Amino acid sequence: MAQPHLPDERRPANHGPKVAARNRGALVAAAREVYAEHGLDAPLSAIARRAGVGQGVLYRHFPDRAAVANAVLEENVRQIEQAAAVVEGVSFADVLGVLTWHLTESTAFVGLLHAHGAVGRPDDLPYALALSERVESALRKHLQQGHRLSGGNDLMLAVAMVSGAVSGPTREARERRAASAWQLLGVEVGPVRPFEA
Amino acid sequence: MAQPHLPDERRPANHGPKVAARNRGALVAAAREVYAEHGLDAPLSAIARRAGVGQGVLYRHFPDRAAVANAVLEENVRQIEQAAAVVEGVSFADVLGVLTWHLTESTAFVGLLHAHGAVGRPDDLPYALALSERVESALRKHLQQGHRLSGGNDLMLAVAMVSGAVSGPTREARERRAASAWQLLGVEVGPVRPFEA
Amino acid sequence: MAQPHLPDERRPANHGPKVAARNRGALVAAAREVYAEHGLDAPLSAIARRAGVGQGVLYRHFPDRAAVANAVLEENVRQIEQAAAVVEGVSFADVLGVLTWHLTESTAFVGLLHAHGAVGRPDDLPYALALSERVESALRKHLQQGHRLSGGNDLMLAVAMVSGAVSGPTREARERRAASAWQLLGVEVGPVRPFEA
Amino acid sequence: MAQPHLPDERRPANHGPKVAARNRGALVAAAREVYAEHGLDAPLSAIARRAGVGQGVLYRHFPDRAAVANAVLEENVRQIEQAAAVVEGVSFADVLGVLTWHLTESTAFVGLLHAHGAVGRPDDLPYALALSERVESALRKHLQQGHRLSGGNDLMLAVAMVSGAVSGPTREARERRAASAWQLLGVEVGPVRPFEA
DNA sequence: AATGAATGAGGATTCATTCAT
DNA sequence: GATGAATGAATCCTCATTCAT
Repeated sequence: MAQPHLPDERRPANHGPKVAARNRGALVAAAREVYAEHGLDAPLSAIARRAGVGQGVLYRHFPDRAAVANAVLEENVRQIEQAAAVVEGVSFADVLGVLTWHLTESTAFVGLLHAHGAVGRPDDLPYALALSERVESALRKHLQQGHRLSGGNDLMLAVAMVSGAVSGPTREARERRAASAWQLLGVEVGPVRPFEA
Repeated sequence: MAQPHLPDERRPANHGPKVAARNRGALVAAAREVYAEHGLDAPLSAIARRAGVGQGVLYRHFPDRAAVANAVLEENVRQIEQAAAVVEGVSFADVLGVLTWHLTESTAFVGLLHAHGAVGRPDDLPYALALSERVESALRKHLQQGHRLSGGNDLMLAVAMVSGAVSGPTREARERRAASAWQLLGVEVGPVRPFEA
Repeated sequence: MAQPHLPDERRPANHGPKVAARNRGALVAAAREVYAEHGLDAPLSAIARRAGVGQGVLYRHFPDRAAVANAVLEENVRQIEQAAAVVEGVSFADVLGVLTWHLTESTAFVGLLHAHGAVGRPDDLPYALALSERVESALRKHLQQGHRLSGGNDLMLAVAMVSGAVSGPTREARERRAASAWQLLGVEVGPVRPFEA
Repeated sequence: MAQPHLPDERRPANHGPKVAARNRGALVAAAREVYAEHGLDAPLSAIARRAGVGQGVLYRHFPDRAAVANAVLEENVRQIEQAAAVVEGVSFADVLGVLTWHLTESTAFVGLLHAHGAVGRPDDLPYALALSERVESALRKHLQQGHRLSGGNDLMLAVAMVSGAVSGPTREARERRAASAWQLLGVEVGPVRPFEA
């Protein structure tokens, strides 16, 4: 059983429920950084520490380690959906650019695209698969008939292929690799950058 | 005289150097299986157990966990090199077929191709990079001038791309994905199978 | 993943497999003491510490906390069985005396007798039930026809009742309580002491 | 004016002192249920949740976990006292029936009777001891001279013994065990049921 | 007077690695 | 050369308790 804490000593301030939302955000941001530096297997305690909160807060917001990763990916996917949601003057290439940006920015995101049938840990697959489908759906909104990737499973296959090519010590290096990969596939990509409203 | 020390207590037999080599092989084979089932983070004890040896034997042959993984990959690479070493009647597509077989067979092998600049764990990179270069070198032996992948870094870029596409619950499923990926790249592949002398 | 330890510092001596049996014994003895002092919910780390071994040793010998408790109880039960196994000059009252000694000595043992259908944690019940039946079986060996407890479930019911009465700060106090309880039941008990061959 | 502070943000209503008493009752009732389901070590948060109040409310009413358990037992004891307070037509056996009902109903109550000198956690003993004495006092009101349990400590010894026998998966099973125990002691018991004014 | 977020110690458990035998 | 027990740090996770709101 957990023992009492600092029975009558100074305890770090409790800033009340108001900060709850801020904390969640800080955790997701911290997770993103920690994942980038140490991979998806990084200790959860490192994420909590980087977010400046106690371990318990992490567990309050996320029931397990998969939930943390999912929250990070969720944010990425949402940006892609938002980019695709813009009606005026947005092309398939533009959405692909946003996708590619996330591919180069977030190492964890790369793993997502393997969701179609990853080997080894089928535990959190369902959720990853759902995210993968949201990405596909967003991309298809702007995919023209007759486009090189319009057939069958070619679209997400190509995305997975590019994700496989994305590696390198810096984001810029990874962006160059991604660009080369798209080029080798003969697919045009718009500017590689995050979605900004 | 010259009797064993503890005539009445069973001591694990020491079969001398003969067995040492056999043990190493068993460890690598066990590691391959365990990696396939539980991923690269599987406990070393599981590998030793599956190989039917004590933990100490594992450490006698491999200084650390990276060395075990490397030994597994080394075997894969060697097969590709052997396939490429055959002079008579072997085409680039054939070597690619052997490479693809390893891609679909050994999940761990997929990770290798990211060695060009993997993010996260730069620890064992040097060795992985060396293996990657051996693969490239083997492939280039049969790469014709003017081939679709003959330019710049296109060869290993393509391999990385296909490796990114390789996922799925069964080897057959992974093989289909790999085939689709090569096709999308417009690259012809020979029969996907291990090298047999 | 567990991190390396004392990479090249002094490590406490590893005395080899020979001590394994000794360690197991030390753990059971330590558990007995710790249970007596802090109850069955005592931290396993306290048991390991008292036994003078690392946490890992405890887990090597016992897969979970129930296994530790079972090992302790097992020893008690065995003594009762041994007392009952003596053929010459051993009466029911004598075996009951040994049982009562364990009841007063080992708090945890008291809990065992509730195994018939304890409330709350039915997890480890099967094993506790088996032990309980071994106790009953041992007692019945010397139970005469027509004895006050020879009917139906009276035997183990009486044992459970006495176990309910056994409480007190010292073993002597508990022994007095047990004696009073047997007397109130009108059952004669032999000398309350452990079984000695 | 005099509107709630945050007209557009839902704040948990503060219904004043009226609810305070209701909350305390809800907490005790919740604790009783939770104890029955998960044992005395159940997390306090589970009790607060089941009571439909925040954790803070629990701590407003009870300084620590022992206080919660005591409040539950207190209610049991009070019912026995009330049963004993009835002058007309109530026999010792009747009061014993009420006591037995609580024994079979509330697992936690069983533990109380060990209060005479429980081993292990002498922390909250004083209070439990006081409760135990109130039970004894209530029973003695109707205990006739010459009754089988009228001597020395026999009364509470017998109660403890029966409490030791009370175990079983359902209340009915426990009631049967209790009845057998009283019978083995040769003590007559009235109807086993809660006290109803 | 109530809420429920936050804290962070403590306990459980796992493994990489060493080493006596 | 092999065995496998031992070590113990590190990580996971749970909860008692406090306190801003």
